[in-house]
Amino acid sequence: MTHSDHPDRKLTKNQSLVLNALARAKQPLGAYSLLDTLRDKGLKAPLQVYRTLDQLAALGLVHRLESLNAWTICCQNQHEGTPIFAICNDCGTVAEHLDATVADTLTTLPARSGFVPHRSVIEIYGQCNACVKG
Amino acid sequence: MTHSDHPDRKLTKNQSLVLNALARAKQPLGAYSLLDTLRDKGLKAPLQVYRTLDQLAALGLVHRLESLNAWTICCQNQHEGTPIFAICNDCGTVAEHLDATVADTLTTLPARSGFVPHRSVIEIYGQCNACVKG
DNA sequence: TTAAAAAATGTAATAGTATTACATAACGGG
DNA sequence: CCCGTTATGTAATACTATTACATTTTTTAA
Repeated sequence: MTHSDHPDRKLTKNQSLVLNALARAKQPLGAYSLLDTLRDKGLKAPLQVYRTLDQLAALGLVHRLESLNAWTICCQNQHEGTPIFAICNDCGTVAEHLDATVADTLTTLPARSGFVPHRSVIEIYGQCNACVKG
Repeated sequence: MTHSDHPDRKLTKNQSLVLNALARAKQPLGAYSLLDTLRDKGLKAPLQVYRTLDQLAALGLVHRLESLNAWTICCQNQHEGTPIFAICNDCGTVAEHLDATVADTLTTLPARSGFVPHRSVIEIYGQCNACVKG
């Protein structure tokens, strides 16, 4: 089931607009980029976009890429665990990977000092397969 | 050998100012926060701070915390490998961890798709030991 | 040594990102 | 239906970062 198959059943108008814009995008989009894209659909102010993105993130439908100040659609609706993002320096595409053990292993290091993890940001920059070959 | 023992031998005035400000700070500082702190030492414009931070980062003396838009002093001068930052939600302190294997394991996931990693951002939020007990 | 080239720094202006404050509208339980 | 709550709209502002260009310093080589 892809996002476009899922007709955003219970989403508000703003949520559908933003989610679909992200679904169409080949790369993560910033809030102001989304705003520009959606101005002719009725969005007028940054806060409309920021609120909507926060709502979609809470629903597990989008992720924020912290090191890019940008947002991307989730690879699947709702999932457990910390996503690992691979971001291509050349073409800007983002691949989302899920692997509970790998993500958990990370937290063992600070855990030795008594640190209790709640949320992890894992963003890897490099070259995607297509661009390596290209 | 700590940073303050090391009298910033070959550093410029701006570099010493910024590095020392970060060394004194208990938490990461933003560029504008550094600017405010250092105005009476002669710094006047954001770019002076941003350039200096970039230089110090290139020297391996400071790190940027991508998800915080802030900077912290490196736990040691120059080191190999990807640092893993543990950031306390309560007190804001940051602990830097180094472990080549753990950081490398991360990249195996995207590597399966042919992704070639260059740089990783790993930032873990949670509660530090002191705040858990507190 | 000194003049031209290159690198670093200073300053101002502007671009890009995110939040606060408050008004208005929609919703839901008594 | 009324009131409290929650969501949404709009404007203003705060925070973060870069571009553009002038000036100074350093380096290099004649």
